[in-house]
Amino acid sequence: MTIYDISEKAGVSIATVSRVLNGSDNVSPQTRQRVLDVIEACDYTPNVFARGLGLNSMNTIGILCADASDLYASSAIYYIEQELHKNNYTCLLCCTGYGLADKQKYLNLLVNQKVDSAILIGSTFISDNEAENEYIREAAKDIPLLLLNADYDCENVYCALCDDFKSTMQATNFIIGQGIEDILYLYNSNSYSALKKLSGYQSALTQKGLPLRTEYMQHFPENHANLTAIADFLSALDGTLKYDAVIAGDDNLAIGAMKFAQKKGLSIPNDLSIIGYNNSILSRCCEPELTTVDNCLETLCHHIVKTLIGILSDNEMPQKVIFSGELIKRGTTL
Amino acid sequence: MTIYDISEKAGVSIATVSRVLNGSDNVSPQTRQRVLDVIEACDYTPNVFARGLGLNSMNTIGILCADASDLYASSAIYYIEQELHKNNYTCLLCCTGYGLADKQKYLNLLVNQKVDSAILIGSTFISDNEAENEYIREAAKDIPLLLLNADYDCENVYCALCDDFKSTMQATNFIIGQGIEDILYLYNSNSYSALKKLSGYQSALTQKGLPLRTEYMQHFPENHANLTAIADFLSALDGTLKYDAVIAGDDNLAIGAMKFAQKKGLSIPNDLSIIGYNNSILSRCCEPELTTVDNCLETLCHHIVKTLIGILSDNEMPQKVIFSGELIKRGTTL
DNA sequence: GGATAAAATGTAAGTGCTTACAAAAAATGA
DNA sequence: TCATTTTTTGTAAGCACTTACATTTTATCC
Repeated sequence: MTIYDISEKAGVSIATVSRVLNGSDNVSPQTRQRVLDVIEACDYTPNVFARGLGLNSMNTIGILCADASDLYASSAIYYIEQELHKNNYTCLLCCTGYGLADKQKYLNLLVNQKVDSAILIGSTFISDNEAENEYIREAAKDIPLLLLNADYDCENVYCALCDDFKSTMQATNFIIGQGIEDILYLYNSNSYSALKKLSGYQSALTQKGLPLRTEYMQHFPENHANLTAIADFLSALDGTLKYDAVIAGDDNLAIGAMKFAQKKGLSIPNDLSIIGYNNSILSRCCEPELTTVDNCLETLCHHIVKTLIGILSDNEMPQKVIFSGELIKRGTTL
Repeated sequence: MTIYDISEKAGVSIATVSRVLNGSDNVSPQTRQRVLDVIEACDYTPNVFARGLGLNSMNTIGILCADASDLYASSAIYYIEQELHKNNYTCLLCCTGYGLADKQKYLNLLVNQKVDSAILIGSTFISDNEAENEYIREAAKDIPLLLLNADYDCENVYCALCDDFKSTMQATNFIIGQGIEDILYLYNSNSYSALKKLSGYQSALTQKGLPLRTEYMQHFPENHANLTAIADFLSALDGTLKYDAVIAGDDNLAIGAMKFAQKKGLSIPNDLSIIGYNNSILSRCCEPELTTVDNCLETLCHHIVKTLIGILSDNEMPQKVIFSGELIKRGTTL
């Protein structure tokens, strides 16, 4: 069943059928209806490849993430897919892993697959080593790129993010406000957002006149952190460092810290306060439940898709937007 | 840059370039190399739409899940994407939700998008009401369908699953073996696999001569279960029912049960044993850690992609495969 | 009513590949 | 060497659409 069959049955030319299909307004109402009836009756759908060839687009958006099984990424994927679907876009999903070469290959792949645009989930795609961001600049020459929770100044790149600096500062201030001064910051990534968080922690301390001690900023060296490994990491540190609170870059790390505390027999939050980040389901699994930062992921995703649709139709790149997170106080803090 | 440019620069016809591109062996080694050199030098990639139009395929596989943020689905998506990518396939992701109409629309969409095949994650896609499976039969007429963890006998449909019946039976037997006879089974889906699990629970009881009491098989009426809601659900039941163990259809429900027990002041596992299902990250977040069933998801995903590649190349549908799960004993059981 | 403008429709030339078939070149065998 | 087979290459016809431009039809205005 092709456009020729439809045109024949409807007694019009293929151009007219194509016009009806593409919502052109130079078709008389009667003709339009006649064509639509035939299309309906034949259950006809235009061939996507031919359409793609003609329009140089298949209404497809690439979604790039490091790891789709990551809680943050999987939620983002879900929200984004739902919104894109409402707008008649289809999603090509790529899980690049954390290596630069693979990210580059995947993004290239998407460009070659002729996606209309790509959304990059998580700040892992932006490095503080500018040379490593070249692949982004390169791809942005071909299609608009949207960064979810990363900030990068580049032609044809749009950013929507949560103010991780402010949120972490707020979390740190909350702890300081309870008279706690020895606060361990635990993180496991050098991504843009991870460093923003760290710097929020530092600013809070500095503002209150507290010392910045590098040994209180611990970098856990694995991206997808295993809870036991995190607990072991903190155990290994034990003795060398005295602290009364842990602020973590994500809920996973925070729960690893809880594991450590529980093993050591510490009472939470009395002996140790803990704050996570992301307000993921993990934060409600533990006992006591985790105080964490809600980074308004759903809002962010809805916003980014809305913006994307705008970009594709208006061909104009708006200003980046920064949303605010919110500290959710639960059982792991006083 | 098109195939014409390449053919011109290499001094051959477009047919020869196309042959090189598609790995045809009727090209002399010298010509092949010359063409490859030009392709390399020009950084040429064939237009995917034109290619799709010619071959009626874009080497794309649809992945269907109800909810990509679900832990089971997101892990599966990740494993599947990685394997497909290795085989030069691209993934179109669809999150259908739990309604029949949407599942149907999405599957139709994939067929119209001309994916080579589709993988359906989770047994939510198969109903025990046969009429509701019509959309599967219909789609299977167009493309091979692969079901991950669901069993459905239909032309052009392949199934790979974990023996949920056996695993749940094993879990139940484990509890019974500890002298516990009042065991609550908690589930939240009527999918194929959910019912298999339930029936595994029942079989174990029956085999040991224990009574089957319907009030001990509780159906929690939400798909994406909120922990508090689960705990409340069990609280509401309290008093009417006496049990010493909970076996749940997934880790989420199990942790909901833990929340309930903790609120009630029960000691786990002494006052109440709990077993989850899926061996998800949730099972390690809680304290004590959750005894659960590992349903070999990674194995299953690798297997299903390998099979898919086979189906697409040999055009032949193999026998379904059933893997075995494994009970992981942790802190919530004696 | 007829010239003119506007709306509706059709024709045909892309879009960039694949591949059947034809043709040319190279290899083989007597 | 030349006929025959095999290998390599080229030509041209799809594939199923979109759309610029041409043409026809309808509406408008004096």
